[in-house]
Amino acid sequence: MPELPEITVRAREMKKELVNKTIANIEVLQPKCLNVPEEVFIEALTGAQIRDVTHRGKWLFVETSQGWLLMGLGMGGELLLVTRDTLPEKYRLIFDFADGTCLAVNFWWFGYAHYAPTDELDSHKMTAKLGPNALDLTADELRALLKGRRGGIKSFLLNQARIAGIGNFYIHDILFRAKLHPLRKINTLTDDEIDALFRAIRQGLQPSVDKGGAWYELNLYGDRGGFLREDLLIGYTEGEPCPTCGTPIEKIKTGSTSSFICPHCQSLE
DNA sequence: ATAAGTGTTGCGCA
DNA sequence: CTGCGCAACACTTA
Repeated sequence: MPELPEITVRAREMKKELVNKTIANIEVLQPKCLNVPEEVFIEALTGAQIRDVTHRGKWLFVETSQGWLLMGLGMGGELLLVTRDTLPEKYRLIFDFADGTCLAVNFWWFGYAHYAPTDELDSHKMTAKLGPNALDLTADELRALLKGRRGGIKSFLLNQARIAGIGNFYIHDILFRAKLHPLRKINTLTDDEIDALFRAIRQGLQPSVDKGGAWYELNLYGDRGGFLREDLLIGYTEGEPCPTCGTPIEKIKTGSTSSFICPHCQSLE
């Protein structure tokens, strides 16, 4: 599930470790995660030198001397910097580097490893339509994005084309901090509530970036993140008292995803 | 042991 | 534009 904090940290680690490495060999065990035929993918990136690693939302952008490697990890993906002697049990894709290290990529449910030529990044539809990173957004930009929208606030925040990086894990605490019910209609939000939402997005994501991502995800070195269950305010704490008012936290269905809310602090009116 | 639930995304449909 | 249900099919938990 990696969401923005995990991907931010992963991009940072990859930039530190992988820049200047040369891809000597590529092994694809799950061709269906590619956007081009396996032979094309291997041909395109073999011999490439890694120049930079950045991210937008939940997507990693690996810039190489021979084009872009774009990765979306889906739910629960892992990227591990290992050697052929320390490979994890399961992986879908391996990039062997000229120095003997390798990057093992594993997807739990659904992930993508896509290729785009250097000057054709815009042609990659899945990343071209991503909105601004949730943590790069300004309060004015958020106000502008919300203007004229009619839907529920939760589906807006989860829509990567509007704001990139928020998923169905950190969103529970973000909405709680903003005191907004997930199904609250955007056109009923007051200016104060939008300001509160802006602050809540930062407060909900930044601590996890600082702590290296969520505890259930492994970083590039195989270690768990330092953002722990107790760092969550109400997410995944069904039945426990709300830290503000003591009302038991409820788990409710909101469309096709679940939400954790304090029914008192986040009333729909 | 079987089954439901899950952090994602794009798509077609109403 | 919006929400909804589905499909991709791994792994944990009840």
